[in-house]
Amino acid sequence: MTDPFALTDAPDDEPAAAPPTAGAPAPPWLTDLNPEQRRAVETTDGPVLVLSGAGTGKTRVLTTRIAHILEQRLTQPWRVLAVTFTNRAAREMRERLGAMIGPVAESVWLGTFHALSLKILRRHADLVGLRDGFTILDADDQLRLLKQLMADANIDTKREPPKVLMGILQRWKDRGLTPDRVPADDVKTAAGRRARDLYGRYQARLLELNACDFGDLLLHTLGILQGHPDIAGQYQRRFDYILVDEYQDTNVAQYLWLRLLAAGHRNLCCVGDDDQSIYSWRGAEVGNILRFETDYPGAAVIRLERNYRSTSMILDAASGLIRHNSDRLGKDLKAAGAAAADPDAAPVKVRGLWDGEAEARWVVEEIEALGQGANGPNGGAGDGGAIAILVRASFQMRAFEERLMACGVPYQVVGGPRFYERLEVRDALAYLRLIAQPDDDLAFERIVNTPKRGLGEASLQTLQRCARDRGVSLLVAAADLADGDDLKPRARKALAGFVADLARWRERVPTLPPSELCATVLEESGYAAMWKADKSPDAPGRVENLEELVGAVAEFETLDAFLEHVALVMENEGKGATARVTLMTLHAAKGLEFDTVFLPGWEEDVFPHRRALEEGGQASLEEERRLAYVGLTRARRRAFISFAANRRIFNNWQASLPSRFVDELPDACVEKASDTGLYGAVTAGFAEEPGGWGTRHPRRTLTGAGAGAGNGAGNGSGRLAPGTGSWKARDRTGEGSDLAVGQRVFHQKFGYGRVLSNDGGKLAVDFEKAGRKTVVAGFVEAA
DNA sequence: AACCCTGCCGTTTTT
DNA sequence: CGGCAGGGTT
Repeated sequence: MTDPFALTDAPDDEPAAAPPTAGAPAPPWLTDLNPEQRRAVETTDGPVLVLSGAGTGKTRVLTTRIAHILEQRLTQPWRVLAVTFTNRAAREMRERLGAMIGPVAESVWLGTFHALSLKILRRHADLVGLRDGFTILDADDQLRLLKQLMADANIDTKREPPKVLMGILQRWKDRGLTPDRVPADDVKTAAGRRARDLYGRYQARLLELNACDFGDLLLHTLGILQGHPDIAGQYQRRFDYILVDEYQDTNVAQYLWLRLLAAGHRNLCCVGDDDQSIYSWRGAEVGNILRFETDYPGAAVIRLERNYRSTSMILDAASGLIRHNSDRLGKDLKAAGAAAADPDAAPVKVRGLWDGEAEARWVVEEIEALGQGANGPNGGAGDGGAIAILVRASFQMRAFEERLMACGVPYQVVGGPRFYERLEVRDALAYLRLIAQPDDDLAFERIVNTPKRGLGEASLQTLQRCARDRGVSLLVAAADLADGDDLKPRARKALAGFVADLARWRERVPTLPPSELCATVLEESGYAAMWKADKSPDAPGRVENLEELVGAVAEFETLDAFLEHVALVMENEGKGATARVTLMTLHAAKGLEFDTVFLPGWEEDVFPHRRALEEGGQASLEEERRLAYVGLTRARRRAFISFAANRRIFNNWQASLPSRFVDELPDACVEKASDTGLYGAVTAGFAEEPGGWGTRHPRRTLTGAGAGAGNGAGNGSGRLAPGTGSWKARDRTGEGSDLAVGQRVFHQKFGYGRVLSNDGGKLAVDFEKAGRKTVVAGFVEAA
């Protein structure tokens, strides 16, 4: 499938098939549901709120509900609208629906808010001042555009950082506010008015560029629906049933969008969990789900509380924790799955450790201990024996990465810089964008002098002045200037070459497959050559990424289809190899599950994060607690929580206290232990540790004797030696173990270095940038 | 046009 | 401490 988000249309007037004969046996998908799930599926008329706790089968309910609606012949597939937040969720739902009802699943309008909005917006672009083929800017373009406008308006970027302003603009968009509707409350200050004015100019400039940003996909669509009742009516009549996933994450714009589309029949089914609302900082309104019954009087509210994922130990711990929140609709998860029956369900292990490094050592030791038996029947299908380390903030990842690497445990980091956000990929994309959309000035600026063509600041200024005076795009202005004599001969020649190149490439769009075009452009522009000639350690990786990009383009039939895909799906599919250990943030873990989950860093100021508390007070504390809840409920069988008494932050040591969340866990389902010597009682285990606790931080002790942690009779405090792991990076054996001392090697993270010693696959390497490290041979390659 | 240096800041992030 | 952005220098 070239475009997973293509939403096939079918004629509206196709006659509905006859309803199923009465008395036919209910299909298996229905009888396999529990009573609440079944009610959620069968309550097809009117508004329905499904409060779906973690692991209670919400995706199943959504997909089955669609299947049921179609099987009952209540409507046609293309008259069902199902909305998700992420492409991943959309993909999963589409797949599962397909498994139930077959290829007809393809005609359901199923996608993210943004993808569906785009589909609608493309049809009515002229109504908001956009022309055909408008482009979608990503975060980087948005910021560059805003900076330009700020420079024009003489706004000091020191006092008002562009990122902060961009945030303000986005929050307005999240609330469905166009510049003329920004409420008076928000522009009471001079800074507020400046932001509002800038917002107006930003939107105007986007139209000139024939572009919109992500927020606009929703905002424009909303504007069309609000401003054109005839069109709104058309869509209201078109969609007979609307379903929404993760409703607790909707922002105001999305709320209004849904309300408008559902206004006619009110067949709106929202699925969500207020206890998993963790995105308020990017505009999500928990209020939307809390208010649902008021917004839709007579709504059926169905609670799914049977959890099929975790052991009762884990669920009790999670429930005990989340009970400390006040604004809740209230749910109590009960263990109902195979895990519930497990007689030796382990309590949640809570462990206090000396510092961040000890914590990483402990986690990896536990992982290695699990590794002995994890190949058994534990995991079953899917993520068999999967392990996750879930951190609050990405700076916590480093310690774990180092430890995992040193012990040779294969792992995977989720998140981080994404493929389409890498500099070289974005440059390459700018070429393609400019070919597809000549008005894309941001793309033009990005690459006009990349690789270097001798077109510097001065030439660009001339170009911009010309374009502005004549009201044309930079590329059009460039074509003219290349003929005239406003520029120095040197620059003129370079510019003429650039313009000619683009024209030539554009001519080939209709005939050349997009991947070949992409390869041609990278070759002929000299862009690929630029990186091949580059000597920096990350240059080879960049060349590889460019090659990967060409491969990614090959999945698409047209250049436009590819560019649209990139704009909406900023993720790198393709890579399927999943290590057993996954390292990611708690936010990234939402919606996933693992056999074993490690939750490190449960310390005050880290989790709950200090900044969250400073900015948002009680509301933010509750959101942090929900984050903890999300983390715990990812675990199927085992959960480990840890905190460190000392942490190095910005290179100075700080004493830290266990998170209040540790204390909030019910005693009955946790097993607490801490290393000897923490919090006052300095005993043998740590007496000779350099920079011992007692000497360096004499005054800080755990609040309230015994609160949470220190039952000083810790176990295994002295196990500082690295475990002899049973997982010697089997993934990549072969290469590496024969690396000779003195061999130059390349490592993904540390760059280039020279092998100092090779102890049966454990290498000591002196890296040029990162210094001396011990790494497993599988992680390096000869350079 | 390339390079260096200084100063700041240091949660979470999808589309 | 370290990464990066922006500004200033060569």
